[in-house]
Amino acid sequence: MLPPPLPRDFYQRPTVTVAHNLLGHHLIRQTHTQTIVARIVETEAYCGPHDLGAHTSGGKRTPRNEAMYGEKGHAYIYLIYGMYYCINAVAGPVHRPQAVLIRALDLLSDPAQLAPKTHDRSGNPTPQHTWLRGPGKLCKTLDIDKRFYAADLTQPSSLYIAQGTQTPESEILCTPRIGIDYAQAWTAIPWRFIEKNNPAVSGPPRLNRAGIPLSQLAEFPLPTHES
DNA sequence: CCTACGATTCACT
DNA sequence: GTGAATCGTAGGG
Repeated sequence: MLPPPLPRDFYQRPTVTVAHNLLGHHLIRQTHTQTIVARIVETEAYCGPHDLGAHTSGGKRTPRNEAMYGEKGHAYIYLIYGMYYCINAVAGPVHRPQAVLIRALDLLSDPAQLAPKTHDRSGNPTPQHTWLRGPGKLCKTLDIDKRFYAADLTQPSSLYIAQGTQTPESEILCTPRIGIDYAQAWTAIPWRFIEKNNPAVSGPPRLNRAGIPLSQLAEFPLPTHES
């Protein structure tokens, strides 16, 4: 018996709220032979069209980002650097093209199902906490690609998000988002959310240690207008 | 048609 | 810290 999916209205709230409230819930990937369950431990909010870091900044609408203009709770998946897929949950107020990037997972189900046969330089197997660490790696490891473009994550299926135990706010840190150095004033906004002291979280340790408590997030004013 | 580049990862200095 | 891998997509001619 698997946990129920998070309902549609979970996603129909401010995207920043959805991003940190997703921490602790479960991404579930099922194939005909196995069910993989992993806790969401790192997310980022992308709040177009104002947010210059978002693929929908400026209201840009193309075949690639079309899913973000659709119903909340569906998957927005894109290919990055020609070799990795990333998965988002579409979120936010109606008619706002926004989404939450899922950046890292902490495996709950049997590790034997996923154990990679890769080894490091010294011949040691790669540690389990790295298998789902990073947005590109988690999709690679879980075999998530464009097949799931715009898939409904609120329906039990081969890919969905289920209710877990939401991470307590006291265990959440906020940092700037990774990989958007071009986003000008939006680069510094702490819309990346991580579980404190969880080795499954990606990103430079220095950045993670510099994270601020979720309680301080409101103190960050947003960029008003592009100068 | 052609070109530039990215919400990344990993090997290497 | 630096650079390469690798290709769909967007945007311009």
